[in-house]
Amino acid sequence: MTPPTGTLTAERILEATEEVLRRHGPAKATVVDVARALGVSHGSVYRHFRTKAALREAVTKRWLDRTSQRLAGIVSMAGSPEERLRAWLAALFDAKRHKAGDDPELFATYTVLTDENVAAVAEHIEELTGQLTRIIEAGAEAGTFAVPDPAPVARAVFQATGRFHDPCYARDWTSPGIDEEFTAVVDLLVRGLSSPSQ
Amino acid sequence: MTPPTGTLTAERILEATEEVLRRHGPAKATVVDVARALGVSHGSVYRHFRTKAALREAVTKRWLDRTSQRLAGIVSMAGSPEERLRAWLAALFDAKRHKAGDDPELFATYTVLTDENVAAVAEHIEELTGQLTRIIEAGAEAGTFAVPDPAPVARAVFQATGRFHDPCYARDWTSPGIDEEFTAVVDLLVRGLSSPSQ
DNA sequence: GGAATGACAGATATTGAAATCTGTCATCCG
DNA sequence: CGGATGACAGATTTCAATATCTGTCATTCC
Repeated sequence: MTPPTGTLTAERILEATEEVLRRHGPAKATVVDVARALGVSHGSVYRHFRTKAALREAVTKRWLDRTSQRLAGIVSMAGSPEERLRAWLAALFDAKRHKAGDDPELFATYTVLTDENVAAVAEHIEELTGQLTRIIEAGAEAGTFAVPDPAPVARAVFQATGRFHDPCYARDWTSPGIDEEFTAVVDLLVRGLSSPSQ
Repeated sequence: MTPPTGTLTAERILEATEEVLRRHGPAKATVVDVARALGVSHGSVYRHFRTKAALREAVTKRWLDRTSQRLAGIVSMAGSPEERLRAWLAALFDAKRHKAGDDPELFATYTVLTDENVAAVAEHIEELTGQLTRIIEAGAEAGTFAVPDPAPVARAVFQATGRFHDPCYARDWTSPGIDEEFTAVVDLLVRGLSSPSQ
């Protein structure tokens, strides 16, 4: 399928694996398929990834990192902490909603992968709450947020908005009232964060 | 198994069905099993429930209603609206956590059932957010909560606490920090609800 | 010598035939 | 006559044989 351009690298294997997962789905995507797509023997794939699980974990991490990187930009954007917080949460919701809506089959595939790789997801959540913490810290320093310890509050905000980013709610993301629900939750959280004097 | 005491009633069928589900699990619990447990032919069960799905839906509703009824008491309890709100959310979390922790297999069974009966779950959530709305209304009337329209805010509170009552998070309910997380989210929400003057 | 191969053993998935279940209904029983 | 029965057709599940896959490693190739 893909011509054997250049040497076999982890990067090329990951790309081929994504393609195989896209084509065959998570249940039928095999290491043999990946090797076939690359025009090599499956033994060669095992030189770069110790097990099939490790290969799938690497693919999962790549996929999650793409979201993290997109959101990282918002953390250091212009605007007040409240604006950035709202923008960040909206961007997270938007990213997830589009992933789920634009290609439901691929999203289902990655949902299977994330269920298999709880540790990778935990890391991803760690990264995201870290970003949130930096926004909330900025608000605390500016005095607009009355928050003594930003990290646990960031986690609370992340958890409280789970309905708008956790894949287990993906089926609700096309409901008509979902945007109003999102706004209602975010408004409530921002009010809870905000310093009374502000 | 159960002797044919009295006449065959929907109630007795539901009890037998719960027992069969408890024993065999959701995948292997059949209408024939239920009939056998009652000492009747499976045709008789179909006199009371049109389909197997209808029977399972009825069982699901009973199970969900038990939780609703337990929480209903808290709505009209003594105490300030904030106290009642906190107590209600804590009781919901506690009820779910115990259901999941005390008998994980039975909880898994009912998780399958609720996944099958999205409509029954929607009704249940409607009932629960209704209870929440009444607590928040009381707070709005008392002036402790600054909430123009309690119903959507009640839904926001319910959704924001999903991590502490939605079965899809059941695996996290035994984590060590979970109580602190619960408190952090509830504190944030209560602050968001509270009137600044209060 | 370092990377790639493919044969291999054990684990996992697929398949199709047989068994069981769901839902109906003509019949039976009190 | 109203409720219970059990035989039945079609749908679903189970089970065991068969095929495929995973992961290893001695061998090959550049």
